[in-house]
Amino acid sequence: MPYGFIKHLEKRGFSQVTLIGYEKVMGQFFSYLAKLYPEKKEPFQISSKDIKDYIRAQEEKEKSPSTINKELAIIKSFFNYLWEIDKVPVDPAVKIKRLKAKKLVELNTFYEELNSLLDPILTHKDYPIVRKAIYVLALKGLKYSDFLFKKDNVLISNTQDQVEIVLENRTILLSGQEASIFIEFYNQSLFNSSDFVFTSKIYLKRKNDFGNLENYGPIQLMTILNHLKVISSDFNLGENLTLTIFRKSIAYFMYTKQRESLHSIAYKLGIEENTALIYLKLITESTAEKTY
DNA sequence: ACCGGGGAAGCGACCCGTAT
DNA sequence: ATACGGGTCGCTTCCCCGGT
Repeated sequence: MPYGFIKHLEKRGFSQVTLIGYEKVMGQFFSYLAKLYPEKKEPFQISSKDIKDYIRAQEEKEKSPSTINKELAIIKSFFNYLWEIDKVPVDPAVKIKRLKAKKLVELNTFYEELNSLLDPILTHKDYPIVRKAIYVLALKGLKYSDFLFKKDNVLISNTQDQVEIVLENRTILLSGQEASIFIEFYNQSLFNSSDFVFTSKIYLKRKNDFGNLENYGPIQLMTILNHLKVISSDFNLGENLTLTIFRKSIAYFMYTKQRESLHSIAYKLGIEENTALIYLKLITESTAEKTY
């Protein structure tokens, strides 16, 4: 990449992977400009409009806002660098704003909606049991790190109709259909060698890591998100069904419909009151504003 | 036609610094 | 003090290619 940009980043201790990413994005950006302007543009000839157009072009390619924002961040740091070394008199990128993240789903009724799907999902013929178990727990507001509980942390009642899962800072209770789905999954998990109940295949491509490769490790976030993605597309829930959305809708539901105190919401979600407050704040803002 | 490998693209969470 | 946004990371999925 020109002007020693990559070298500069290298000195700042960015990892190889990151550098490659930067190079790729800048390459993309410049080849976009090259198509627009047959003769090569010097950096100081690149205008804010060029950058905005580039962003728009990426939007048309249907990249998600977060990807585009990431690219914008890279472009910004490139021009910031050029500005610092006096290669450009003005930084054309500095004023350009990030895209707003896509509007969240209608949160005010979202928990009820998610909850009403529980039954169809749990009785779904084609869904693997792990997907059902994930949904059950997501609906309880587990965050990613909560999913990493071990087999020892699961207590099943003698009558096999109640389950307690002991998490770091709270305990989850399951009963009825939820419990029986979970127990089924749990029993199945006993066959894998890992301590974890939820597992993912470990990626084999790990440099300098010979031997000692276990096949299964703690479940990866993306594994969870993928299952949620399938569900969300099958049930038309809009694209991003993340654990955070579950948690936010739960918080919102408890706050508005059940009139629960901040304290008890925080307790039930296993977070600090501050954080719970932020959840609710974000919600009220995002329902108020129409982004995008 | 079908696979498996390997690289590229896409993505979201997390962490942390900076602005307000 | 808090919100915001940039930077980094690790993973999945997509896509292409070469071998069967």
